[in-house]
Amino acid sequence: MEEQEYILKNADSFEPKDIFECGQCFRWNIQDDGSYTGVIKNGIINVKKDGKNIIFTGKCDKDLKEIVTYYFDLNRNYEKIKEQLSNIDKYLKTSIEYGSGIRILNQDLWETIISFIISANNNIPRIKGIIERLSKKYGNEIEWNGVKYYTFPNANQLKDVSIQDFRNLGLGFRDIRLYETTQMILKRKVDLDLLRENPNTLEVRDELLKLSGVGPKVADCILLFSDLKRFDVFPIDVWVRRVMNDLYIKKEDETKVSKKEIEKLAEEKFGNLRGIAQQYLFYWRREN
DNA sequence: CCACAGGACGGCT
DNA sequence: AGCCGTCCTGTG
Repeated sequence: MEEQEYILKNADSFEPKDIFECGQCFRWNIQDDGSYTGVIKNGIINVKKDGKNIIFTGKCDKDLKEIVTYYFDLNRNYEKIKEQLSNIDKYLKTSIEYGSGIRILNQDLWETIISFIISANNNIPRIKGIIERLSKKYGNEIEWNGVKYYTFPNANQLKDVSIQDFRNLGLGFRDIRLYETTQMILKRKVDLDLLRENPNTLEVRDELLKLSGVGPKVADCILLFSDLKRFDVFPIDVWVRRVMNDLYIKKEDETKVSKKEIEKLAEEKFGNLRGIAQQYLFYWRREN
């Protein structure tokens, strides 16, 4: 564990607020100076934007530059992606201008699965609170600049946690889902390493759906926001349903719009980049 | 006190 | 296959 710094110069498509507050992650918190601090695997990282430069500082057990290059997907050309998507229609163009600093993260698969099971029927402040308590109780403590941080507990660290223990953390009815999914992954009923190797998104999705607490929306979020990194998915929650109805479908009652209809439209319009398109539309609609 | 917000799941048609 | 009530907690 050592103190490190890495400066990304003249960064395109990198705005900490857009990245951390577009709903894809739960462990980043804004600091007094406007920077964000979060936990990536066993490292504590701070991200500060200084003009066109991004300053990463952190305390981690591997090379900081490698960690953030992977996590923030820095080798992907978002300028090109945004140009491609902006050409589709004026609505997408507007939403991309609004969230132009978004990057889709490569988050740890296990952490993403558990986090999005917790997200079901839940709001972001509460999700963050639950994950914080879970990490504090079962993760590893790391101190940095006088502040204590906690790594996200791995499956082994949750092995002996009971349904009641989960309930006591404030998980509500999600307690049993967390318990069952942890046991299933430990027993390799679903093998996370095999998922990463499988290029067939629909097959991986079917595997994820076997996990307790993972339905269609959560599965798509896991595929998009984890290191599975699939863009050919389209997570549909109430906000996406709202924005897709307002812009394209225009029914009087948005709750009457079927998932199938939205999925078909998204695939036709946005193609294999529909996951990224979804994120710009979602963020734009939520914040406006 | 009640209404509402947020997805998975199981029972029903 | 699609519809709908229930699950829990925080907010207004």
